[in-house]
Amino acid sequence: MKIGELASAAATKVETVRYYEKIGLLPPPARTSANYRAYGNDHLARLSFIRRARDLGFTLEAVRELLTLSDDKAQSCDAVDGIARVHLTEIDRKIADLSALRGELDRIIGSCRHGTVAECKIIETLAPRTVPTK
Amino acid sequence: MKIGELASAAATKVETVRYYEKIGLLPPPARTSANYRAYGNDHLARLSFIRRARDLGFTLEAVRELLTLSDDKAQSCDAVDGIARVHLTEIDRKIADLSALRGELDRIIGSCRHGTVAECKIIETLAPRTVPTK
DNA sequence: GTACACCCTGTAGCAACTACAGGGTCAAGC
DNA sequence: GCTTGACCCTGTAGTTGCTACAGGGTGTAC
Repeated sequence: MKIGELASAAATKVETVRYYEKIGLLPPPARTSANYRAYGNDHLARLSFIRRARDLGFTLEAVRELLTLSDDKAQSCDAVDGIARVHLTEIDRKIADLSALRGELDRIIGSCRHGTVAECKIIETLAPRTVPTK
Repeated sequence: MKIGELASAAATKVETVRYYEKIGLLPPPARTSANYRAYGNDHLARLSFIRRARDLGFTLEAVRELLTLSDDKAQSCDAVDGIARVHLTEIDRKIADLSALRGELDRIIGSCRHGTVAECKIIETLAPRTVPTK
């Protein structure tokens, strides 16, 4: 499999595949006589794994850990569970932050009276106490 | 006001202030004889505006627009309202995405039987169909 | 034989900072 | 009067996760 085929099979871009190889997430494949990368099904599996984990929002560092863990089949999967749980609490925090933000932004927008900028409540809210200088 | 005072007054870091100046968000202040930046209250107001908008998740580009708009006091504030509304829908989309993700991750974690990695449902879910190669 | 799609390496760019390195300045304390 | 330490300066490189060139080589179809 050439890099373009691998990339499209895993719904990634060619550059991304090369990038994963560069940072050591994907092992360097064999090369053809023309120096083209030649991939096998194991590469496709690993790349798919990476993409799926990335889609779930895991960082590349977390993916690296998951890959290392998944290579040791005899080990307990509690470490895997741990990484996933940490990630879940991070997502929860992000959702909470965004929801708070959303509430505030909604309130600000609701206060807009569509007058001039001078009396704009949005601008006012952003600059709580403008000192008359300048 | 020296840069350190300005920064702490606006709850930013010194480097961030210099960065904002470099990208043209904050006007270059006067300098002392020792070449130290000397800020006034107008700078503090502007920096506070930037920080508050950033805290609300506006991009620096959006902040730049808001600042330009806020400088023209006679103009209608509909443009300001528009920027805020676009930002609100972006936040809504992010919240929706994260919630979907959260649900899936929660489901995956729930399937963990705490056995070995070989039978780990989390790893399995990440690598849907591993072809036996390698 | 030539057009075109694909491959190669290496580097620079994106957002929004952050963190140095390698200096200069200034006030206080001994 | 001199040293210590906190602050300031510029400029550059690092962070994350890619993406987009530039400037080449290869392979195949017409």
